[in-house]
Amino acid sequence: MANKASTRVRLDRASIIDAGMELAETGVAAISVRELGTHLGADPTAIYRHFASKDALMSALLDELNGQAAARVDLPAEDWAGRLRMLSEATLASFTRYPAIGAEATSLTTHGPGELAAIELMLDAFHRAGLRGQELVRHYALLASHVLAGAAGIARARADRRTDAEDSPWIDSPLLADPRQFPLIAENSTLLSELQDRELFLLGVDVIIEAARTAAAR
Amino acid sequence: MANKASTRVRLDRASIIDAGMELAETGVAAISVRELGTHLGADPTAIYRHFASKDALMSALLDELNGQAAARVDLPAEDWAGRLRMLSEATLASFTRYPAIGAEATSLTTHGPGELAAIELMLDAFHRAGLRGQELVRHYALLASHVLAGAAGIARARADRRTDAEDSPWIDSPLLADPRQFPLIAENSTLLSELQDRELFLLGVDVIIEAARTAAAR
DNA sequence: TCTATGCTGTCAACAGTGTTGTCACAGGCG
DNA sequence: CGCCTGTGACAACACTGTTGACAGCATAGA
Repeated sequence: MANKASTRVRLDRASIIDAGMELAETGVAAISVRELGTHLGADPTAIYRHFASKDALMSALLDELNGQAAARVDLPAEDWAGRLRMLSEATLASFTRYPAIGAEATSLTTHGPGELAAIELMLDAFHRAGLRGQELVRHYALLASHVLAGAAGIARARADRRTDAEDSPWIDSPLLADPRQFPLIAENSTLLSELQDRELFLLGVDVIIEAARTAAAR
Repeated sequence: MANKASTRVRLDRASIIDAGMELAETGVAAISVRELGTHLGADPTAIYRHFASKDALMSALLDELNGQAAARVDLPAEDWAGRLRMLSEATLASFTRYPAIGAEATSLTTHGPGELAAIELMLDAFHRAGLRGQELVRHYALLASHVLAGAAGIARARADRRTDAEDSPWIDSPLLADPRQFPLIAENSTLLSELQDRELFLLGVDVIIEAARTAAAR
């Protein structure tokens, strides 16, 4: 992959993050320190000279994703709803492109510049919608948690289901239920198995945007 | 805890699940097969005689939680919104009471009777709200994913933050941002750090219920 | 009642994970 | 030129889920 044993490779935070992104783009289910080390052509434990723990590294990678997603939003500031939708879709795209990062991202708060950019973008959008104070931060938090948790869940499904399909079912296997005990499940069984990941994710985004609109109208 | 070394303990699915619940109620961050084995007073690997994998065991435990939550809903069927709120709160309560189960629950679909009961309850509620067909299953799925992902996230935070507090902050540490680059973050910094886990979770539930109401009115 | 067979607990071990301490080398500074 | 800090290499630790071989128990059949 990189240098042979002869010379010692020189690492730094940026190159480690780059390697992590490359490795995640491969589609592996999870990033391990050892795998990342060999991918870098260096000893795995050398990574700990630049990151305090694997959690810290994963946070940095997740922040990178957040930053990429925020940077991809190019709609005019006036179209606040469009910007929110675009940010959400971009986040989902980043998470599914680098599933190992999105899947292992449990903390959902990175304290990095990428996250700050995404937060400011969302706050600005809801501010333009007319929200202020508690209403503002609450609707931001609602959208943020929905987007991060939703995208992480979809990434996790993609990670171990090993598929690059644009759309995948929300429930993996059809749920069989006794029509006498669970009539509505049985009745809507086919509709339920036709539900798609992404469609549901976007519906959630729209619902939150609509809630913000009516909250602002009051 | 149980028998001393002399006699072999007899295991079955029910007793293993019970032990898992007890162990999770302790507040441990995660359940390990070895720990669960010693808690049962048996060899850890004996568990594999009754569950194909740890994932299968965790699924069974999660299904138990779902069932408990669904069983705690006792409002009349007409009050569909109240029932949905109650189910959501009960799920959150179960997840935070057994954090190790809620935290390690990534798949969010257990295929067990507990899950089926919860699904039927939600479908029935949205049906009574007047939703049918695609609108019905979509709003169900929206609420289900929000409740499960949200409760899992809160449980995860509780698990490694080691606190039993009723309410905990949504973001653990205040986010410091340059007011020139991120004016809205800086301006709303205190409001952001005052956001609470549970409050946000319930707001999300209400937003989805409201969306269902307006969808049904059309 | 006695035997045979399959279920199930025990043990050792494997492959993998994150992480730490020790050592040695490289490069920049005085 | 020499020191000293930073950083990579190596070995090892503690932990994870999981499997295969073995042995004993309990039950079904004669």
